Amino acid sequence: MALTRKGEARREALLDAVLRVLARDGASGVTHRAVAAEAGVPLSAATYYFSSIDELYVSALRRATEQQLALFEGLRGADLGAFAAAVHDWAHRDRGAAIAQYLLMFEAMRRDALRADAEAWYGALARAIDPEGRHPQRTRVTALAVDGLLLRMLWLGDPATVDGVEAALREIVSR
Amino acid sequence: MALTRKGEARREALLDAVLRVLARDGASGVTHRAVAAEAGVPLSAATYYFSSIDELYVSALRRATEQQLALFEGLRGADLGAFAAAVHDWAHRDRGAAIAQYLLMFEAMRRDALRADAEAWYGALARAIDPEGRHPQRTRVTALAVDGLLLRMLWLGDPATVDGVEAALREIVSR
DNA sequence: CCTGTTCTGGTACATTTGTTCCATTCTCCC
DNA sequence: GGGAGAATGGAACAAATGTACCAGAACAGG
Repeated sequence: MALTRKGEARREALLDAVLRVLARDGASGVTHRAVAAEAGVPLSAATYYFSSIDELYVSALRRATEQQLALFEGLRGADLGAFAAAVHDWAHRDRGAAIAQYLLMFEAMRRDALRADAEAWYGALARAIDPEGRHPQRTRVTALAVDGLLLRMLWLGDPATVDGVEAALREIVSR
Repeated sequence: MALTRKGEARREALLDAVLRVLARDGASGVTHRAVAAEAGVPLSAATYYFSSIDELYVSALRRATEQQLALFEGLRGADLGAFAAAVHDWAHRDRGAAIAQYLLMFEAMRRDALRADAEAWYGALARAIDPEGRHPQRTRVTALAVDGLLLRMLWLGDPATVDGVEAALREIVSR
């Protein structure tokens, strides 16, 4: 049952492929065949490494969320410029991961197993904004606004530049 | 091609059924058969009134968003309590419509035809908060936070009570 | 080098799904 | 009330999809 080095790489390639398919074709486009083709592996590889399509899908969502969580941890106490750059890249460069992260939230509505991941994300966002937890009330509101901003960037592509993101963040925190 | 009175009712019943299926089984659960069964009509009715599954799905998303938009228009200038009650009902009672509204945003990422609907929604939210457009900057941030709050309610079910929602809204606007 | 395990890639099959078809019934309007 | 168009519901079919299977190749550990 243990995975070979090469096997592990293939597994990761499949998970990455899910994110690309997700960004290109949406959730309904995530099929065994589409993901396998995107990853450049035969169909049976997708069923070999993941017992079901659901496990493949959820594993990819989880992975994207964990990566996002790590990024937030790295932003604890960062200045606004660094925060803006990270947020910009996330919504525009790692679009697939960003979409996956929000789709995980949607799944969490109906799956208890994903609730913990969803809450962890909210917690990490709050900690990135206020590492010491000194202003819980103010942080709550700021986190909500940042969340709204992330969505707006994903859906409308606006703001599109790092400077635009920084300006929007400044507006949020300056009040 | 004109619709009978009864035919129109059946069409609406199908669109309503889509929202219920959406809330129960997620987007992937929206199939001709599932929706027809939920609406209590034969399978062929779903294909008779909608030329494709995609048209059925998108029509339902659009309808939910339009209803939401109308609700926002009715809230222009309303006090915080009324706003809180409306928001609460939307996220907890009309859950299906709320989910549909956000899924429309997701679809808008890849479909230009839905962009206008997504932007109209943002506009309506802003107008509900600041009918006269007197404080554009302040309104932008408030709208982002309210959007974040709506999502949080959908995903985590928190805040769950009207009072809780009102408190959260008060926190948002009081700064 | 040998042996048991992991991996490969191709095939096959049952199910689900979207869509079409059609004979019959119902509705609306003149 | 009669006729044209709309609606009904059941059946059928092709395509897509999830999953199981398997004979052979690659690999890891002793």
